Amino acid sequence: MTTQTATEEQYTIGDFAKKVGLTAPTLRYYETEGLIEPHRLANGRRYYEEADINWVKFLLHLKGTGMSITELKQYVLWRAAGDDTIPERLDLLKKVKSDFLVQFNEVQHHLQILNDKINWYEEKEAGVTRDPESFRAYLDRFGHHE
Amino acid sequence: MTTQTATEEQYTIGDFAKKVGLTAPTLRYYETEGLIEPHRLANGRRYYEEADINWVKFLLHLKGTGMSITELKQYVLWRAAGDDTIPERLDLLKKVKSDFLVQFNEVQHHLQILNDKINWYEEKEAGVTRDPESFRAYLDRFGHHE
DNA sequence: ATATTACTTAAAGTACACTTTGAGTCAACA
DNA sequence: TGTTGACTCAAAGTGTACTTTAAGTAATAT
Repeated sequence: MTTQTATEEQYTIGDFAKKVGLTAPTLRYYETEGLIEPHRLANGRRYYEEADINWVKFLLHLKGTGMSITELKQYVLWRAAGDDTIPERLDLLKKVKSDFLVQFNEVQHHLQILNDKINWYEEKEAGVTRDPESFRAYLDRFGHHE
Repeated sequence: MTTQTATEEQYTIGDFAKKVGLTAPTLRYYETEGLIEPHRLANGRRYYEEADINWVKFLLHLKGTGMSITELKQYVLWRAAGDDTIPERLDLLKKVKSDFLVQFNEVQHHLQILNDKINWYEEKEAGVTRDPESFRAYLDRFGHHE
């Protein structure tokens, strides 16, 4: 008795690329890096299944939190090695999260400065070239030196 | 009558680099890109002043919101051209902010997935190797397909 | 006085993550 | 049946943002 879902659809690399928002070359590149392992047709061509979509999307989420290709590769290797490596994987993800949160805070500060500057320009624009302030004077006023 | 603040300190490129958290080569690189313009001593060596610290830090804030060196260069060029270019600068900063906010939302979603995964591993670890789930089965359960 | 360290330049090298090229094979349609 | 488009591979190329090297000059410390 074989368990099989109704949608056992197969995608060519081109169709799959569109599905996950990557290009075919990028998928091949990820494959050489060991992140994906598509199936092959008798003629040697790759095909991808529904489950591969979730896997790639998950990879892209991890990538989006700042994991490098190298880290993703390590993660995949650990996963392939079985449940014994769960602590390692967990440590890696926690480290990624920790680094992410640091970055996240920094980036929020950067946004605040950007917003300040936008507001400053808007105020200045409203003031229509009255009181043309020198850059040095601006710096003195602006001076949020951390 | 010359206006002068008490702290008209001068920094060598090395000291200045430490002050702003960059390396001397990076400062020279930024200079070739037109982002900074230090003063020179009689012997040809660069020196930087207090105000340059604020300027570089501001640049780094903008950079931290996603602005490329090229965009920063454009910004600097517009600034040098005077108040007539304020609208252009404002547009650029608003575009940077808009792009930033899109990225910010995406990245928050990535974090959520990362958190889910960490929780999943922690639960699994608590369950001590009981019910060793296959990867496919995991994917089926995990399947937060956007 | 000499050794170390910091500076100067231009140019080449590096890391990351792809992207493009080239040469060839395979599949689908008029 | 031809020709268009998608696929195969390996290898070279690209863009961004630095980083390193090399060859030389200058300042500081012992």
